[in-house]
Amino acid sequence: MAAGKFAKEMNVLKEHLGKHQLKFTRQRELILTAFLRQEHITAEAMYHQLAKTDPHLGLATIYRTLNLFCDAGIAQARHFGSQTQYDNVSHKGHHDHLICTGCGKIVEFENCEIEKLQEEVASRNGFTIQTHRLELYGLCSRCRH
Amino acid sequence: MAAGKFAKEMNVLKEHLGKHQLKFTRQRELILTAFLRQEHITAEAMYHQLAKTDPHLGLATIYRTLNLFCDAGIAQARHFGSQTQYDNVSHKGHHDHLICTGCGKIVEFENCEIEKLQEEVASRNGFTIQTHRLELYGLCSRCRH
DNA sequence: TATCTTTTTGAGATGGCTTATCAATTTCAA
DNA sequence: TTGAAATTGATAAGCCATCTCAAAAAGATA
Repeated sequence: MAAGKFAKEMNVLKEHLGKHQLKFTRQRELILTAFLRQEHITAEAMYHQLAKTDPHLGLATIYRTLNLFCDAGIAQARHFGSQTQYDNVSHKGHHDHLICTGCGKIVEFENCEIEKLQEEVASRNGFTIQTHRLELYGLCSRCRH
Repeated sequence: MAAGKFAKEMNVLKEHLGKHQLKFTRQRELILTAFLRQEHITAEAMYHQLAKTDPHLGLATIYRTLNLFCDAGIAQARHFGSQTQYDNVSHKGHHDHLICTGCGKIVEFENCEIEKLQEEVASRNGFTIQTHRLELYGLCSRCRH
């Protein structure tokens, strides 16, 4: 049962759709299934990937749907270079990125201590954190040479 | 002596220019002086600001020059919304941002402990950090109500 | 100072990514 | 099944940033 694999996320999406008077469509189901197989992907890349099996899926629909996933908390948009990367954040807690400026390689990590310090900084300034973004840019071991 | 106020940064720029066979021009001086009065600004905003006194300063020149400042370590580019914000980092160490998702207010902060932990994470993954970006999104005390 | 090479500038064209438009189609509640 | 409301696909449009190139400026040299 291929669809069952992502049943949980599918429900997250349906719940979000229900709350906002949006509809569950073939395209949204299709794009979600494909998206969940990725760690992160651009709209363009997803367009080409899906074009192999569904040639008539429009690029605009991909963009709209990925943005919808962001609203639903399934994806998270992140600028890298000139493009927007949509990160899959459904199957794990919040994570941050190590990004190689040489080859674009991305390593994900999580660090509770850092998050704790962030909370401190925020409350010291009267802020309540909703989300955060931490990106470390540098060279990976391969690109350093 | 108005120009003397930013003498130090002007020297940083000149040093960078010298190292890269670039020239010191009226425009670069002008843009630097204006830029140093800001915490952060977009190329477009700077264009309009400077247009009041120098109507013939081209937008392309602003972009080129702000990117030059980034190379020289005087500025730092940061995507916010659909535009690029150029942060003034000349008069202080690296700083990060607390951003209110309600009103857009930005509070800058610095935290050595966090930076130290970042270094650890990076070296653990074989990375050499060149720069980083930490943005905490949330509600400021005013917007929380 | 005059000369000459190299870099920079300005204006507009160009390019790349993302969103807007809108008629045709699909969803889904009644 | 029907009808109101949302969605889709194709493409146009928008926006931000960079590129192009002839004219101007910088700065080294004589």
